[in-house]
Amino acid sequence: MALDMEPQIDKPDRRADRRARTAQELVAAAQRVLAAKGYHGAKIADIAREAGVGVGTFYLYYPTKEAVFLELVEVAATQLKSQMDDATSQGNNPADVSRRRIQVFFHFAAQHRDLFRIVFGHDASFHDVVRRAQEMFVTDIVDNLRGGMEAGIFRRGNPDIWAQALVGMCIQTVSWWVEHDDVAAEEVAGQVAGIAQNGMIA
Amino acid sequence: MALDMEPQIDKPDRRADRRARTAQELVAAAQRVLAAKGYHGAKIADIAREAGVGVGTFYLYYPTKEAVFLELVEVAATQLKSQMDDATSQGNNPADVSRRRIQVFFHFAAQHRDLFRIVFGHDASFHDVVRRAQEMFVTDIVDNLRGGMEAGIFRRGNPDIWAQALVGMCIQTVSWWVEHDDVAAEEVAGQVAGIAQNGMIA
Amino acid sequence: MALDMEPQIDKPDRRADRRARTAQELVAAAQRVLAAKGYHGAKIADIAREAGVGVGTFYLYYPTKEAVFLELVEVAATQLKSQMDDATSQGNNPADVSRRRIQVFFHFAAQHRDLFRIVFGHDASFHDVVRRAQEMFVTDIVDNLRGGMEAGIFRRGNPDIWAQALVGMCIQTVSWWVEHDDVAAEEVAGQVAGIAQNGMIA
Amino acid sequence: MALDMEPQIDKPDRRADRRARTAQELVAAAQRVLAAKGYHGAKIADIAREAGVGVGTFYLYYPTKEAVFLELVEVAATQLKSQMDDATSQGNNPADVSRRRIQVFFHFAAQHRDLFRIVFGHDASFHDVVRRAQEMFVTDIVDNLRGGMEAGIFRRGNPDIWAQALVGMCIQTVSWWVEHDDVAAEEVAGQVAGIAQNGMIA
DNA sequence: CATGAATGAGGCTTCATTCAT
DNA sequence: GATGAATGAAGCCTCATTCAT
Repeated sequence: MALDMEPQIDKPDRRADRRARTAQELVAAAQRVLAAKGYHGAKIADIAREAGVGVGTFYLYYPTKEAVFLELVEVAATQLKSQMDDATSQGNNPADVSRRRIQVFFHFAAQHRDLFRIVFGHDASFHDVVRRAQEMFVTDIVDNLRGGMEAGIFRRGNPDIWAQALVGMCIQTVSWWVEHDDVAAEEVAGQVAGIAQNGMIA
Repeated sequence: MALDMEPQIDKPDRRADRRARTAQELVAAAQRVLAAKGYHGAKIADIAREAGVGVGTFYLYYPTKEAVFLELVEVAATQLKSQMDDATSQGNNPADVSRRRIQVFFHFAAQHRDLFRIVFGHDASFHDVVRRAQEMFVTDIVDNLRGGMEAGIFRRGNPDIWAQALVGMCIQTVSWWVEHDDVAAEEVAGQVAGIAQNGMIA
Repeated sequence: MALDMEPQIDKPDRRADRRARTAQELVAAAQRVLAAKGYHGAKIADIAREAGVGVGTFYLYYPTKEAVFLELVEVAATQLKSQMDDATSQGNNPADVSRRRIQVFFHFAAQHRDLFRIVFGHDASFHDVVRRAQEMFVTDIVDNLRGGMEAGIFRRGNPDIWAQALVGMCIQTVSWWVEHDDVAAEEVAGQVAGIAQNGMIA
Repeated sequence: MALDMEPQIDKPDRRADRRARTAQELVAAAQRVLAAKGYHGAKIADIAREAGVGVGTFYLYYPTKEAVFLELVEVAATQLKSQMDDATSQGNNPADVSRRRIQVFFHFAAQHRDLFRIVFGHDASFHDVVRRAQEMFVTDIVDNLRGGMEAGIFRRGNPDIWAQALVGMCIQTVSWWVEHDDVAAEEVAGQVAGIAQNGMIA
């Protein structure tokens, strides 16, 4: 009986395993290739080769090149957002929140370099989805800024502009850091948080 | 007789004129098209049509598509650099210089939207030249930061990171402003300069 | 013990059963899918899915996509031919035979829509085999026409052309009827037989 | 002056000539290739090669493969319709009209074999446009039939079915004739018209 | 000089067929 | 036997670049 069941239960499992492995190899490959060559420079054939599969196989997992790209952006944005939301809820006051969020941002970047290269790197933000993802963060920042200004913790100013400035600082420094292995992410986070803090505080 | 000589004297001139005019129309067209569609979205045929000339004509003035792009980046970078150098030389101290430079940056962006979009816009920095142009500005900033830190005007910090942060703030806010006509460039410049100033000052 | 023997005696049977059932399901599925989408529109994956089996299984029963198609054409042609031969043998004279054959043709079409669509439908006759199957019927008609002409029952004429005309009438009207459920097959058959009869009779 | 105008007037003319010639070669090539291989068998590369141009050139004249096909069908249908309308207006009574139309049909077929192969040949009617073109003729036939029946010239019957029968006769005999060089189109037309006439007449 | 028709390499995508499990 | 994941040849289409006029 047990022997009889094996082929009926294990087979699907093994297949599922294989599928999962290939899927995994494809995302990973796509991540590496997209990070290295950018959206336009990355060819489906490159990704397939990097994943060690045939071109056709790519299309078993993604309908188009755009689809992988979007998925990666989505994944990155969602994970980052969730971690940053955690940071937000753990902070005691707007200034604290701001600092934590910057730290989380860089921490995440350190752990997901390729993802960051894709979302914030060169040849990335040409796509709507990326811009929309970035806007998501802006909204949260604006909220925090408003709170801080009303509480008198931050100087008065135009929160929309400030938020853009903060996002710009982070994106730019991150995309610089991503190409410079010799600096610790924490160092960059600290420096950026420092400027932000001092720049905003009342 | 005098009339007969005209074509022999004037023709070269007229030709030179026409050449110059066509050249002018091509850069202008390239500027508009590249700004609007980005490098990958801009087709040579688009540029030629926009300039009111044939495709072949384009190649009389530029050897490749990349060439126009590079020239425009060069032009933009040179002009901006020159204006910012003026600002630098007119400033009295690093803090003052920093503020002026930010203002010049926004002024330039306001005056040359298309050029700015090409160099700092989405789908821009995928190219080495653009990045190198951006680095040029970073270098100048780093110099200024070092001076300010040594003079005790700025807090101590990593000038490379700070420079990236400043550049990021400016690019992002300008990119945002470019799409929001309802805010004055000066207002944005002021807000950004404010954060920068406070963020860096000792 | 007897129970132990069962699997050794029955298994082959059961396997044969299962094989037969799968085979049956595949032809049926192929028939439906090919009829619905035509040869080019029908994908092997479609047929397998419709049959409730894996793609690989398809290839256990047919060496190629063409093979199923050919088999179905063959099946259809054979069945139809056999029915029409019956009609032929039951007729008393060429005119009678002609009428009966037309009725059989419509009857068959009504009973085997999918098969009919495959052999006579749009996107069908692109294949040699289909054409050859169609020619088979033409040959029989030609024979009948010749007989009728010689017997003075039909007017004199070119039997090859007449046969094509008859076949064309039938195929076209059946194809039309297949999409118009509101008319009885017998009605159509009668009308067509009427024109044919009057058109050929001496 | 005249010399000055030459380059400005003749050049465009020469270009237009060239364009027209290439266009002509492309339609002709498409016609031949589509007629010979059918829609699915015809590859863009085949057509381009047959026309003696590069693949890209094809796309200067047609956006897709479907487009040439449609144009050819359209052209064929329009011309044929116009000629058949002429025949209709010249006929004295429904029976006469019917005969003339059949003759025009075959005459046209004789002059445009490839066009007919494309529209009425194997692997053709899979496309909506072809079917719609065929329906256009059916409508005209139905009108004529109704007239003839009411005038007592034709037997009473279902005009829709009769029309399909007539169309089927013509299409089938034509697509048979198209592959048989040894029979004169007039001969086929005569035979078909004969059956039709006798088949319908009161 | 100017032109725009022509080119073809290169990228994306599909799907019949194979094959390891 | 059955399965479905994997394959890659083949076809469509784009567009930077060339070149005859």
